[in-house]
Amino acid sequence: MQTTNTTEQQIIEAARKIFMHRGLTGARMQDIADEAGINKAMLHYYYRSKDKLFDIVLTEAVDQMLSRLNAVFSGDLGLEDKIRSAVDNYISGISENPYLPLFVLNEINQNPGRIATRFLSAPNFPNILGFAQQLMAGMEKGTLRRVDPVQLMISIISMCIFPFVARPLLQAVFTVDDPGFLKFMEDRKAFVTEFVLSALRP
Amino acid sequence: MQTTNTTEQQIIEAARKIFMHRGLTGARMQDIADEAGINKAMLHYYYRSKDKLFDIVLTEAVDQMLSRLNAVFSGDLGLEDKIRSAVDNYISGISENPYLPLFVLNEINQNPGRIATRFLSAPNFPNILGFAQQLMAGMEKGTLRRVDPVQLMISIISMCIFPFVARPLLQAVFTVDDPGFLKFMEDRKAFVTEFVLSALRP
DNA sequence: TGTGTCGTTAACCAAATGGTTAAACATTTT
DNA sequence: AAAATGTTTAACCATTTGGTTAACGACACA
Repeated sequence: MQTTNTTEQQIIEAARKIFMHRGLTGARMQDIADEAGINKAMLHYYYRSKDKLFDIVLTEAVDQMLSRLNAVFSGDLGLEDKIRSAVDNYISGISENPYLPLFVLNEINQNPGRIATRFLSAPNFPNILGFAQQLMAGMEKGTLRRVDPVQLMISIISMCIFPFVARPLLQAVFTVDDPGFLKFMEDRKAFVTEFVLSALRP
Repeated sequence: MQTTNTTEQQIIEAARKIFMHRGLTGARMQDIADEAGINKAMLHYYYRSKDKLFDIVLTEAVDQMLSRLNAVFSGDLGLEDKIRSAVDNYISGISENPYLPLFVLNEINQNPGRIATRFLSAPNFPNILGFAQQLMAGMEKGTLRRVDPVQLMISIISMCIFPFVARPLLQAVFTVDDPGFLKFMEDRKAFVTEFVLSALRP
């Protein structure tokens, strides 16, 4: 995400932008070169092939996605604060990069094999258990309704990410314009938090 | 969705399959012809261009998506039963066609303008208001916690659809295999229903 | 100053791809 | 049965696209 202007990085930035918007098959090497303001041959000089370049962008994006996901469920806060800050951070984070989720989801579905490799790099899914145990504890004590922790986690993630992924469809169905959508997502932070906490009350 | 074997329909079926899996830019006319077991020229004979053929498939898919969405919130049931059957039907429906949501979401994001046209056909989003009013009534009476109806509706949709869209990622993160995922979605029907109803208790 | 390395470009290439055509084949019409 | 109409195919075409190449220029360093 740095903005140094060495050619190498200009290329990655351009590739990120083009691939994110158009996907692997939709992106043209020439578009990336144009976006970076350089000759097409440079792309191959630095990154051999379209696939190699794409791999870099996708890996980076998956990591970003996973680390965000990870951030949601880690930390030392109590459950309530943790959920509150998780939802808040997640929605804010994606707002800054709204194409990221659909890009990752789509490309991974297109080639699920690719994800296997990605998991070897970076310490990805550690704190999930922590959150689960925190939940279990509350449920034992009786302060929380009994729910499947995985179902809950996926529900929280769903409620945060899905609206971004379905944005044009939702805006059309509920006749919302762009500013309206942003406000909607801002309001959504509080809604999801209260919704989840309320659903967890025994 | 019929299985008549006129060439015209064989083509549509093949196109549906290929476009759904690979998207507009990823799909090759030759692949569609092969899938249909006919000569490539037939595609153009019946449907002029790739774009025209794609439009048909996408329109059909969007309609399917919207009518499903619509079915969720219509009907004469009481709120609790409505939510229960909605979640149930939605998850079952998508299970039969798991690629549909990501396909629609992705292609609409790729070309949001396209959706405008789609909305002219078919009576799409009528009963949304009905559900909203049903909610408002309950909130007035005090039998339901006060929530924004749109936020709620989108949350229900999110929880039903998102897991399918993010399937490979979720299976990797939570280390779930294919049968495990199907069981997960089956269990999810009850989870989401109870989760929502629980969240709505005042 | 000359030589070698690295970065950059224009021109080029082969394969892939959407689309066309002309002729063969089948079916219906008269 | 022959003419007309509709369906199907192999061969072809123009363009696009990922990738290569050969030459040029800049900078270091001997």
